[in-house]
Amino acid sequence: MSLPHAILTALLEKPSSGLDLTRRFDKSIGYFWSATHQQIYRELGKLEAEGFIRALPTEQPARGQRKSYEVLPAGRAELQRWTAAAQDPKPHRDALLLRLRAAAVVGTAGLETDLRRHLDLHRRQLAEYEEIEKRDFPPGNDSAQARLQHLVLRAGIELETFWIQWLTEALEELPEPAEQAS
Amino acid sequence: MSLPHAILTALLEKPSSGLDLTRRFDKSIGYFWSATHQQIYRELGKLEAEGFIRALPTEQPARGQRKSYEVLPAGRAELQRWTAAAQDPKPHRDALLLRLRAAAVVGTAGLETDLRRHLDLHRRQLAEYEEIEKRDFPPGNDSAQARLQHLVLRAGIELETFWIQWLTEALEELPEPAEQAS
DNA sequence: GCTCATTGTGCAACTAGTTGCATAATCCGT
DNA sequence: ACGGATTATGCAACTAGTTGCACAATGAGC
Repeated sequence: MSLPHAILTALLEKPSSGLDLTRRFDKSIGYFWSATHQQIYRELGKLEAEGFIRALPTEQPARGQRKSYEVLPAGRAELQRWTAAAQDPKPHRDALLLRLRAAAVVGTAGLETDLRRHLDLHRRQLAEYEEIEKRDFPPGNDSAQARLQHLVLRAGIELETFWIQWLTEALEELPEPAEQAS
Repeated sequence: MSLPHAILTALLEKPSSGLDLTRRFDKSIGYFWSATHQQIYRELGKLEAEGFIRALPTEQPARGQRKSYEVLPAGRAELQRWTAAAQDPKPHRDALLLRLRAAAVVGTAGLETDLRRHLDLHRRQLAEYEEIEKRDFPPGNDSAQARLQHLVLRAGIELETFWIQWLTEALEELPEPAEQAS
């Protein structure tokens, strides 16, 4: 149950419309909590109904009309509560590791191409993170807020670094063109 | 759509009943693809209907009666197909990173306890993985199958190591008892 | 002024995963 | 032999997330 809180966080950082949020999810919060625009619109409706946010009273609220939201005090309180509450880590699900495990049984034929593709995707993601780091966290900025945000970004950087290294190892492990392990 | 393939993999490693599978998911495959017993029973039904597995013909198939399944050739073929098929990485969702990001906005009050708890959980998981590594992958076993399985286990070990290190850093970053960052 | 691509909001239907409970068989102590 | 814990299977209802589509408003080209 984290999507509403992801949205509250984003809205506190900056009041936004549904589409703004969708865009920001694609390039920031979405790195560790992705959401589609439909999820976001639905959730905005719920959050408004619960009194956690409200639409900024601008013009006509017709279809195809931007509607911006801001967080109300109750919303901030809820986010604070959620942040401090104990939460069990969700069980992980990683299809790639599962595939390697399956490959140990049915053979690695055909795997290499996709592993290389994943390696490439992770390299791009890492580059993107490093770009953000250079841009948003130059040395010397040490407000509490910046330090926490930087910490989160570094988690992303280190995870990508891990995957790149692991995939490289995995590719070395793969046998020549064809082999069957069963 | 990976659960059926996780089950096929597990059944290829060893034909099992629903409960056997549930147990094995808890201590092996489930480390990177968790599933509850209900998911497993439902999926076993589907896989049987699709002709990928069949119940081992033993005794009465009544309720409360063990029923074991084995993989049929079609099931193995399907697993092979899936293993080789290209798959996009699913977007990650990590509630803990999200919380840290929220904490950057609403303050870190109350976070420390739960971070310590997570740190502890990751330490235990790492210990468990290392135990398995010592037991199942002693130096010198170099069959293709063992090397791949070991590779997967090492991913688990390195990920836990990462989280332990990152959480340690995060805890250092937290200010004394109370502070507000908004 | 009209048409067409783009922007922005949203509904509906679906898939995957979770939670809570029901029920049958078996095993174990008495 | 009976009663309660444990083992084993499963249904039903729910929550979260995804996919596909509909439709209004806006702006740009002609």
